[in-house]
Amino acid sequence: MTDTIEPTTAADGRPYHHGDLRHALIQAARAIIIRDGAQALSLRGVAREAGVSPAAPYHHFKDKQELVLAVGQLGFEELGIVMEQELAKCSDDPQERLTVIGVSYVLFARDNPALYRLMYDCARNMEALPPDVHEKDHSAYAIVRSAMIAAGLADPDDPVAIELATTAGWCAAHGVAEMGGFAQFDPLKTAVGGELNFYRELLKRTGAFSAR
Amino acid sequence: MTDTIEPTTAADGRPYHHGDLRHALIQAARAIIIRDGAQALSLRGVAREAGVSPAAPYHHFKDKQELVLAVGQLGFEELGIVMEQELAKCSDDPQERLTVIGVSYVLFARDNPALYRLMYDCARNMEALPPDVHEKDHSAYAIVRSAMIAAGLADPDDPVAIELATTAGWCAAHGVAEMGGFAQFDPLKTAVGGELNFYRELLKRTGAFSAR
DNA sequence: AGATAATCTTTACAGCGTTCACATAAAAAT
DNA sequence: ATTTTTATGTGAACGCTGTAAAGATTATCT
Repeated sequence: MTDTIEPTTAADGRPYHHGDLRHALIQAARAIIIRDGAQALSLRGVAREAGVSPAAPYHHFKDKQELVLAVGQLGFEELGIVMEQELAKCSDDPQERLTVIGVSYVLFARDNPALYRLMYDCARNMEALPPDVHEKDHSAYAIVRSAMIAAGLADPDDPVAIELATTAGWCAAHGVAEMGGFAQFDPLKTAVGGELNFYRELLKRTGAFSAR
Repeated sequence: MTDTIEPTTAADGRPYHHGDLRHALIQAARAIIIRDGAQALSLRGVAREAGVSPAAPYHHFKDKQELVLAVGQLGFEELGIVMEQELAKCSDDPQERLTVIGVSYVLFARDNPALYRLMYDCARNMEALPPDVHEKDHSAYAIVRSAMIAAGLADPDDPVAIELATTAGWCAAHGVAEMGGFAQFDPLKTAVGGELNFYRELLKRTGAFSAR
């Protein structure tokens, strides 16, 4: 009567081995961070949400920090995907494409503030830039860089200038992304005709995203 | 022989009442944050460093969060002081004064990364802008604003434009301040001739600090 | 089939934030 | 000056956390 169809079930119906616990833990952690903030994240809570004992995660991550790092890396991949999606819907005008990138970046941070904050914490002190500067060509960083070149903001033959322009743009977007969400700016947002206008205006003035 | 001159000493020589525990706790917390990072901050540790029982801080702060907030506010005051000091050593050229502000800001963040990060966390979700936008005229925000006006980056008669320019500059500086310290940029730093040049270049390209 | 490795559980420990009851000292009131 | 009130400290306790160690269970390899 109480039999279940699952493979090699225990008394309570759950198999002894989870199957893909590593992935489940990352997803659970991501959900908790987005729902309750990074400060509310506990390894035990993640294990609980995944229906597993408190010590189980240690077979997949050596640390709480290592789990957090995995969530952060996932976030950067998501960011890259979102950017590419928005670029696909966009015209071919290089300047407009740059703007779309900046706005996508800022909106991603606005929609997932805790996750974005955590992503930044992961990026800090990593060997490679988020996710990594030199290898993946569809990484968020690579997207920004090629858009910079396309818009004529950096000489394609000057590697240093390219990196500098890309970094400047990224820094500007980061600043707007993190601070733009502050409640203190609410009056200013309405004064300039809405949140989106506010972000566009900041990105424009923060000139790293437009030709001089 | 073992007598001490302190008022109403206990057996161990320390008076029962600390005298200015609130201040001592803030300083101890600040020291721990700067030395070991914000993640290493524990209320018990702060109490220990102040030579007081674990429950004592609760007579001065309702929360660990409230102590952290006090440290953050102190940080903003320090930042404002540093800016004014640097401005005092600077010429009267409005553009140069703006640059000095930006560089001071970024260097402050570079020298106190954990504290700066914590300051940002405090600024988020506060009613007033850090430390507060409208009242203190020697606040860091007010300094940036008046420098913006002086440099002709905002029409003095257009309040919205003023706030927009100030906010854009602040966002740009924030981005450079937080990301500029990343180890990933080390090769780029040397490529442009040193850290300071790197920051100056980023702030310049991030046009919020220079006339268009 | 048997051995080995991977995965999960149980148990345990020290440290954390916080609360409560109580001790002490300072300030205010009588 | 004594009493009362208030401010500020201590101590013990609770449930939570991250993490480690040892044992149970299942998958994989030979």
